[in-house]
Amino acid sequence: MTSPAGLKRTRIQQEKREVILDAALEVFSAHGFRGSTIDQIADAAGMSKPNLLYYFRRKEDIHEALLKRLLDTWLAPLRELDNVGDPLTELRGYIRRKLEMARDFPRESRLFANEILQGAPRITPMLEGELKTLVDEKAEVIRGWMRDGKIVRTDPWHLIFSIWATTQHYADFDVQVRAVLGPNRGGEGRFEDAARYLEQLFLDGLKPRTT
Amino acid sequence: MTSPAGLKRTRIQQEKREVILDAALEVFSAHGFRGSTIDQIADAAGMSKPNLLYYFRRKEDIHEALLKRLLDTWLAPLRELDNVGDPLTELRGYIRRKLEMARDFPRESRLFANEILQGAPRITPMLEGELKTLVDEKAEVIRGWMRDGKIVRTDPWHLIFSIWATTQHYADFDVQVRAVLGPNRGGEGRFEDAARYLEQLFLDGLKPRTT
DNA sequence: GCAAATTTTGACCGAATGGACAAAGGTTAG
DNA sequence: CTAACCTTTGTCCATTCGGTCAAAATTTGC
Repeated sequence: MTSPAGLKRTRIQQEKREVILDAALEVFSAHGFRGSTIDQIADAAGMSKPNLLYYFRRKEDIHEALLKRLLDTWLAPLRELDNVGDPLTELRGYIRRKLEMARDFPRESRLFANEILQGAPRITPMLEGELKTLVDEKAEVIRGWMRDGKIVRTDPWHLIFSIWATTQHYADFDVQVRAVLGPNRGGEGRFEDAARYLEQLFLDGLKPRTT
Repeated sequence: MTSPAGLKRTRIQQEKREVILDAALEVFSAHGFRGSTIDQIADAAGMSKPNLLYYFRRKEDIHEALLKRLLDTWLAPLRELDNVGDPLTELRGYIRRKLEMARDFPRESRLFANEILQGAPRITPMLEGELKTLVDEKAEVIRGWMRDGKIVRTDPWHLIFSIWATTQHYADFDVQVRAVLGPNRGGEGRFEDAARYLEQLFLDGLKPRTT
């Protein structure tokens, strides 16, 4: 088997595939799948188009490899959510980790958002399988906390959705966030502000304790 | 002036432009700008491509008209947020209205999300101008409520972001939400579940009141 | 009812794009 | 050193897509 599709990869193949995937992440996350061209990716990767197509036969193969590699990283924070330790501390930690991912891996977040927005044509099976299983499992953990009176009784699934939504917002809607905050408050400090705000929201809500 | 670009529109022009915009909303919101073709839109509008191009000279003109028409509708709920009435009731109403929009106008939400995800190439001026002004104004209203002790002291801007994020999530990430909830809980009732959950989250948070 | 204006269509064009291919240029193991 | 294998490139091709145009069909104003 002389083709790169084979399982045995040479040193050069491993290196170049990495370079290509990184370039493709940059391009795909900024323009979406259809909006990106092989030429753009090849440019960003510093190689010619035929050369790139030697490592990935089709444009879609790059996208697929990217999504595959992304998913593990992306679900890691939720996997860590466990019922050892104080529930509120666990949740706070999860929110913090997700927010850090939005800050440190915005391209990954946008790639994922793009895919879901288009109707998840390539990862629906994964959403209904692996992801659903994981979420159901963690929802059960959260329900345990509610039974023990450690957190208020509410809907565990929507709780998880709200954590996803609020944290990923800072990656996916970054342009809007920065535009609205303006030059002063829109700098790097926005993530710490967001962290403080979200912690307060999720723990105490907005209603004053002293009525 | 015989062209449709002129300000005086015939009956047919008004009707057909509406048909086209509706078809374009369907297509653009599902595939993004680059991912959509004029042929697709023409098909969805039930007319030939040259005929469509008689009403909108360029693909981008359709997109622009769509965004323009969208923005007023989109910001209406925030405009309604006023400091007459009880602050908590006002906020609850805003959240409910935004969630209803996610339910009733998911295509509009996705069109907007697509635009922001791509870096808002066509509406950055609006974000930095009109939108920022409106948000700053409402943030001041919210700050007033905080001074009066009606709601807890926190960051008004991030508060608004969190409402946007949590509600629009149900339109933009709908595929994922339904996949995770599964066939039973993922039906139409998901919006009422979300409404109940979000109300609880924003008002009381997750920490039990009785420590 | 008819002339002027508007609307619709089929045919066509150039540029962009995904991808194929063979030949040239490097690398590596024995 | 060399033969086998791997990598890179220039060239080319078919398709798709945004957009044009002139002519035909229809609607409108009088």
